[in-house]
Amino acid sequence: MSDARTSNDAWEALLSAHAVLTKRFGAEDLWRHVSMREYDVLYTLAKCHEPIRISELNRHVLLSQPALSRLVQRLCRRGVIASASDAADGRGVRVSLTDAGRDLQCRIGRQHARSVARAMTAALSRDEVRALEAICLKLARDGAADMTGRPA
Amino acid sequence: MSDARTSNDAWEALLSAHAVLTKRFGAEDLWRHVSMREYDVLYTLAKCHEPIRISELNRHVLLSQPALSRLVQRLCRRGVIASASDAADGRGVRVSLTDAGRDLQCRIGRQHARSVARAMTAALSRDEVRALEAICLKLARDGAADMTGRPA
DNA sequence: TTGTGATACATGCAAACGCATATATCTGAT
DNA sequence: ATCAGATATATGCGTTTGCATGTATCACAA
Repeated sequence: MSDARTSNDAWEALLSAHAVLTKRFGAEDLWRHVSMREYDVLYTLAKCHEPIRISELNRHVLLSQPALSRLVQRLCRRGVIASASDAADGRGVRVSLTDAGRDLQCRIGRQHARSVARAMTAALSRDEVRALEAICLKLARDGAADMTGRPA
Repeated sequence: MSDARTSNDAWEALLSAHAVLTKRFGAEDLWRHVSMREYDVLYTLAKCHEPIRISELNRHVLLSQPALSRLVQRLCRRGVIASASDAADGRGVRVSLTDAGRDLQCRIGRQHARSVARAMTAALSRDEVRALEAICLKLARDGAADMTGRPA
């Protein structure tokens, strides 16, 4: 029964770490041309080696589908991503980085990665960092999978 | 040097876990009268045993100061929180839960806590939950403290 | 006490968000 | 071939957000 208490404390701690670090990173003078949310999309696309569906993108970005849809439109207009209707499924759209977009992602990403590494290593030991990753991956995987179960 | 890579992987995993679980919790039919962000404020206030400054609140909530200021105004109008100018500092405002607000927070909180506990214990062992909490607390503490250092 | 800068919060405004819903396409049953 | 869902994305609209800035109060030096 104290299990529930511990679980909630852990979730609260995760939220707190997320908020504190996000604020810290967001305060950096680095997001003049791309907001953090936009970068999130660019980063996700950078990890894909082929054009990706918007709905798939939406699984990685904490935005409603309409908001993501419009964010994609804006990024297209800026020329950092390209979208084309899916050949295999006329309803769908596939988006990918343009060369300019990949370039932009790399430049921002390099700086941002430095900040992230600095923050993490300043607070945690190597083992703790590894443990954090393993635990969070479990959480993410399981949290997504359970959506198919009963509706909470 | 692979330290940087590990750190970034861990941060990405944390972001992913946050996004997945936040979506999952947000999808629950529970936020009809209070949005998650509003609940975040109510929850933070519930943990305080005296009226709290808006700037202090802002340290716990991932919102800009103006956005939080207006969120507070809305919650006041709904009668779930009360605000009064700080006696000791005329610039400041102190906010606290009303009885109705505390009641609301309790009701929502009970249900939400159940969901959180279910998600955490389904994915993690007791020890992992505890490790997650400890690590995230370190991150949150250190991330906030380092703001006084050089500007990244 | 008066002025100068810092701090706490509020407000104007354009941009972005979420919800509900529209549109287009696909899938499978008849 | 047709039609009833289901799925993928887009759009209308009211609300909320962030940025820049305004207002009020504080702290402290001259």
